[in-house]
Amino acid sequence: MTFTVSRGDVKRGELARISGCNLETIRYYENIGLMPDPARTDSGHRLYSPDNQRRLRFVLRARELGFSIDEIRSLLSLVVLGTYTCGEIYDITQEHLISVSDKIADLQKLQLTLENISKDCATGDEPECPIVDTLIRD
Amino acid sequence: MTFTVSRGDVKRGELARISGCNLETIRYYENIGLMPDPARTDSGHRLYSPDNQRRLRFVLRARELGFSIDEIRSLLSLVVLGTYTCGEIYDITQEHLISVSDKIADLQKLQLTLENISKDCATGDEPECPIVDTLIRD
DNA sequence: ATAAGGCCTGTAGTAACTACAGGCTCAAGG
DNA sequence: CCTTGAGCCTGTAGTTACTACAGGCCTTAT
Repeated sequence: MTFTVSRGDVKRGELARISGCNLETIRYYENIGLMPDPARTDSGHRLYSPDNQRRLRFVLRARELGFSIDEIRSLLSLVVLGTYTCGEIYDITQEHLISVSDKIADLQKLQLTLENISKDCATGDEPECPIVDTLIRD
Repeated sequence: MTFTVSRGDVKRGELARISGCNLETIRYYENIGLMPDPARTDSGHRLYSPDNQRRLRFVLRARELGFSIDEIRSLLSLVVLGTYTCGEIYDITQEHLISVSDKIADLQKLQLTLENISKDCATGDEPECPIVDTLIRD
């Protein structure tokens, strides 16, 4: 044994199980640098320390909050270095919040349009259709 | 000349210009079967008939309304065959409307959560941050 | 000893485009 | 007539954030 398997280290499958993350996603996060290259057993199996496990939880929670991979990269580098201030984190969050609000506004406009073009629909067998008219008109 | 260039036929660049569609997107729609293989000049340049031009407009409008490519495939096949009834079109639209509404609901939940976790932020230089706490806590 | 499951790698697929590279063709000016 | 630049052709790769294989070791239990 070159590496010591400490109590609390887990393999990839176990990490997937306890975190709820897809098995392959963990390797994906490693490839793109969101997760560090983990320690390995002699035969090459990945070993995740409790620190790694916390880091994955951080990433997964940030994803649940809709942060992009790049935003999470920023958050992580601030947090891991310990150099962050609340103001910096807040700024990233507010920018994200704005993009969420923008998306909501866009979708609400869409929703309204769809409701409008379909409200005059005959739901029967007529080949006249205001939706098709909207899509076809010059 | 094997093909007659009718008045009203346009090449890809012109179609892109008048429709507002990206040049490459037109070829993409051809590859995936949303647009038919167009006529060609002897040297291979695509020629879009007025019919093709209308079809592209239909596709672009449906995309603006957020319909997926697959949904547009369904709409197109109904409309092109002329066999559609208003009820069928309405059903596709309502399903789409539901998915838009679902997305809005999801984003609104997200919005609320983000507002909640950031409302206690000190915007100054403190390294204490409720957002980071949320992401880090066990 | 062997079989089942877990882990390894690299690669391809998803949605809907967008952007090249490298090479013809076409139209206008000299 | 020739050239030059724009426009068109093809195939392929990149984008986002994963997910799902295939083919092959490793581990664990019976």
